[in-house]
Amino acid sequence: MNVNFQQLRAFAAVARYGSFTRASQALFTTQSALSSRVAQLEESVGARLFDRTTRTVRLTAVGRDVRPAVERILGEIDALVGRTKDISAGIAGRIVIAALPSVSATVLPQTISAFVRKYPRISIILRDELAERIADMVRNDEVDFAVSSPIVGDNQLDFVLLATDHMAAIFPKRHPLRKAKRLKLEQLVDYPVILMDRKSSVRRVVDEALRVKGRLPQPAYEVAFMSTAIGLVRAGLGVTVLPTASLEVQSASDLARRNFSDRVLTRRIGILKRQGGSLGPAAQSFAAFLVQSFKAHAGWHASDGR
Amino acid sequence: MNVNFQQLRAFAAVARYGSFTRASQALFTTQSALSSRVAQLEESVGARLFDRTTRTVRLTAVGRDVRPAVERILGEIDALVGRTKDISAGIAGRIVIAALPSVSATVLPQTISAFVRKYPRISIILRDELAERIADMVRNDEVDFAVSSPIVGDNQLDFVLLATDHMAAIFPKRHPLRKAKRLKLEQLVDYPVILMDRKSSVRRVVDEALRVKGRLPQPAYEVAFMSTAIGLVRAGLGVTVLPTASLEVQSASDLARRNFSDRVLTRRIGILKRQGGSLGPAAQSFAAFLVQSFKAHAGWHASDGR
DNA sequence: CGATCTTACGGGATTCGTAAACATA
DNA sequence: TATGTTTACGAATCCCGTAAGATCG
Repeated sequence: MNVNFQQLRAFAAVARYGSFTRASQALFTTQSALSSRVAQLEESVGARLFDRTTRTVRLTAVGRDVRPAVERILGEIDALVGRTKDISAGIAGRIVIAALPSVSATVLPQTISAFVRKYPRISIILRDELAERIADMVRNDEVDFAVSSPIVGDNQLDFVLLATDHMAAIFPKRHPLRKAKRLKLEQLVDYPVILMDRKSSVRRVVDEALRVKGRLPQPAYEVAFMSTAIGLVRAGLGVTVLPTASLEVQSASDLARRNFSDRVLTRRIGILKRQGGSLGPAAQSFAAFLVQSFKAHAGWHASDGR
Repeated sequence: MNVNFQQLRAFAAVARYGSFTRASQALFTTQSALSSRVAQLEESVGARLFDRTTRTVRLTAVGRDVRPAVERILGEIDALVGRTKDISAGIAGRIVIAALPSVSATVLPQTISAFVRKYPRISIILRDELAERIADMVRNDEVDFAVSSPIVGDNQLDFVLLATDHMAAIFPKRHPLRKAKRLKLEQLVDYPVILMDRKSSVRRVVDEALRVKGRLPQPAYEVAFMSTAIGLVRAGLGVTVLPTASLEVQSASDLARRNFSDRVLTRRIGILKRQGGSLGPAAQSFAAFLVQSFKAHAGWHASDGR
């Protein structure tokens, strides 16, 4: 036979009250029910748990040994259903999200900080990765959702736009390009170009724009971190294309920056999740926070939903 | 509604196999049974635990959050019944015993050491106390049993004789008493007498003997530890009466010792337990060990059973 | 003899399993 | 269309509660 909760509760109550009758009152049941529940439990574990006469009920040695474990299990069950209800209510839980480095460094820290202040029993794990890996993580359910760019042509994934981020050419202040007010991408081909890693969202946007234009120059350098690209520019080794909202660009005041006239050269940032995979309550709350954060955050061009 | 184990097992199995059908095979039940068990559990906790289409079953965020707790509870249940069976079989458990200081210092250490070598999963807690407090502990079920002297006239307690221990007079080697081969208790009255605390078993034996003789001298000193009594004797402050099996007496080779001719002056040592309180399997094994130990131990006059 | 646990037994609720309905890749 | 989940429903089971029986103080 199979031990069940009622049996454990019966055992715990009888042990606590030292009497079947009193325990049955506390449990709002009859004492005969308790009698058989305890008997069943004793049968299951193959040992007598109480020494009982008509007048007195006391734990056997085995019963005494087992009691702490039983009490702990009952406590954990209560904690479990309590916690589950809290999770459903969105006041407890654990969220795992992935985000692009540029987002992880700008909006997210403040969002997380405000969020955990409001929901101290929700823990958040942030994984900053490049766009390609992020897509994998979302597909494999390694994260609840991601903050990233949309993956074109992948209808396994849902995307909700939160903000757009314009690309800009970054070059030394004395560079010939400084004369233009606004640039076209083609104008860069005459100079050595520093581009981001092919796995990055920035590179995807640039490659897409180049494909449209039909011109596909080899980059002079290909780097993983924006700070590296900026370092190379500073050293006079070329021109790079980076999103203006990134912390790296914002803080590179010693370099010149020109926006592009092309509309293609904007990176779309939003919530990326598996299609059909419903967000948990905690994740939903966090997503709502994110929307507000993008609106409040200078440097990002917020977009409301759609 | 009340959550039960079947539901938790169903949840865990479906989560592990990612399929109701495969889980039902593993659990030797039908998949419709699992379906309703999971549905009930979801009802109980008020949250959907799986996102399921006909083709795929995967945990929701809530389900993912609760899974570890559920797995842990199931593990603990298994551990509980496993452990309980071990306890019934006498290969695991916890024994609490009380013993007189003289026993705690002589036979018990070796007994315990041999016992835990044979039963490493049984833990033993030894409490050394004086006879009076020991009786209380046994009565109040604070210990599984005790190794002590019998309490006369208390039929709440069961006593099984293990050994007898003869009392001896202890005095400096140059003391007048050295001339006698064997003593009678009366011979001590002429000297200052050092007796043990009234709560001790030694004192009870002496008092009982004195009561029979009808002579009740005031002790010159009354001490709690045998080593103190021996110290006082060494200092020439009087004569004392101690059990010969005690470590203190054995090692006091600089003092003289004379046995008494009175049979009353023997202390009976044995297992003391609540009447009706059955010993657990572990405690029974230990008691069996004790019997052997007393036989093997030099200094104690073993007795087999009753 | 009274308080309290156990046992017996009938009725009610729960749960199971078969089979049909339903949904998705 | 095929696989896999849900739903429906009759049947078996389990469990509770009443009441009688047993036992200890």
